[in-house]
Amino acid sequence: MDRPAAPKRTRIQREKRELIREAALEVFAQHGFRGSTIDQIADAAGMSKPNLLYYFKNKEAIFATLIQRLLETWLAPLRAMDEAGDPQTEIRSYIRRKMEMARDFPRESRLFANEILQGAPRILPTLEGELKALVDEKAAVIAHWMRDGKLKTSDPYHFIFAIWATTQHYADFDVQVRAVLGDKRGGEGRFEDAARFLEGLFLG
Amino acid sequence: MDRPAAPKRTRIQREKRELIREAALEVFAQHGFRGSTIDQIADAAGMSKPNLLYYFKNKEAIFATLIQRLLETWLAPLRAMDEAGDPQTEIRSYIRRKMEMARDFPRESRLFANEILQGAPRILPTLEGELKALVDEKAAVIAHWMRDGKLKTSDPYHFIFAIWATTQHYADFDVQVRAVLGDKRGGEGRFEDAARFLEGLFLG
DNA sequence: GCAAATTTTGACCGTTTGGACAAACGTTAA
DNA sequence: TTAACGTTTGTCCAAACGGTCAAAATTTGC
Repeated sequence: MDRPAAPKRTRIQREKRELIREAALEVFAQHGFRGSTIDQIADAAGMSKPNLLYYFKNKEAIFATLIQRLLETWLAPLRAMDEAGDPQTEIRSYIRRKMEMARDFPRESRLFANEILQGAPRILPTLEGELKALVDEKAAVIAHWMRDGKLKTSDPYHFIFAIWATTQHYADFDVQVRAVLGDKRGGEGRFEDAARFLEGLFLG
Repeated sequence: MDRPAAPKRTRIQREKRELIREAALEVFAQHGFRGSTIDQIADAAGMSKPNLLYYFKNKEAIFATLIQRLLETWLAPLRAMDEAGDPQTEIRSYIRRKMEMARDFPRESRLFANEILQGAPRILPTLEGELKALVDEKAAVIAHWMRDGKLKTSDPYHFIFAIWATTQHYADFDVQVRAVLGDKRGGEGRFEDAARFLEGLFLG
């Protein structure tokens, strides 16, 4: 598992690369990979295109670092689910954490959704490897909890999928959610409302 | 509400326009609007680019007819939910229908997801108008059922969102679902498994 | 303060893209 | 048969795109 040694970077390189990642996240999340241009990202980062290309060798490279970082963040909540903990509490925490991510990192969620929608060309191996392994492990934990009667019995895989789908919906389909809820119910409280609803749905 | 009079079309025009729509659906669903090229669509439809542009005045126009048709199909299952029917049966049928759509029309689902992800630039008015009105109406029906004790009490809006999110997940995130389930559980039966799970989740 | 290293810029290039157009081809109906 | 109409094609264009490069400007280490 020897990955290429991380190149030494100057302070400016670290700062500018981070600045570019931030800008690229904004742009990629809205337009997808092919729909985004280097110029757009450079603009959003407040620098010229050649300058940006001094820090990343091409468009792919920018996208790659985003996706890589994304996957870590994304799987963290599921990793945190603890077999030794109280099942109800663990599930509730998991839902809460995912919901907070939908609220606080909607761009990351949309970037991920975009990638999957297009067939996950860049992360399919990770999905089949790391993600599958993690889900297999946690599905076993959930199945165990269900056998012990601590959780209502159902299919643990689809149980996990349902939590993913419902929580991420509030990030990915936010426009639609707000359009349907209108001004009153669609305000800032919508994430809290949703979290409460989902706890009832999955634990009630 | 006078929309522009539908132009008279020859038989060939009707056939070719349909052929183009079919090809465009395939391409747009995979790459999104900006990520798709007219050449790709023309190729997929087996004709030259100028020929395609004889039938649709530009890329936007192709996309527009797809989106328009999509919305009809999309809302049909929810419209079909009948206040006079048995609540459990109505909800079950709704989930089944949505699940069948995820299985049989995944391209339509992905096209829709793409559009929403990008902020729904072309259909926001429809979401705020027609869709909101329909959901308001059906949410009231569901709330009524809940008050009558025919359905477990919860927030009817988030209840509908949850059904949307979970069913469409199996179309939009199909790659991920298959990657995680693997060959055995991820075969053709996955839609049936999911449907059963969701019935339990929403009605059990 | 200065030389070396790093950062930024403007000008440029080949390719792809959306779209225009006129000419050619095919079909139909008087 | 032929004129009118519908369809298809090859060619072309301007803009946008991803990316290069050498030179200028700036920062850094001594």
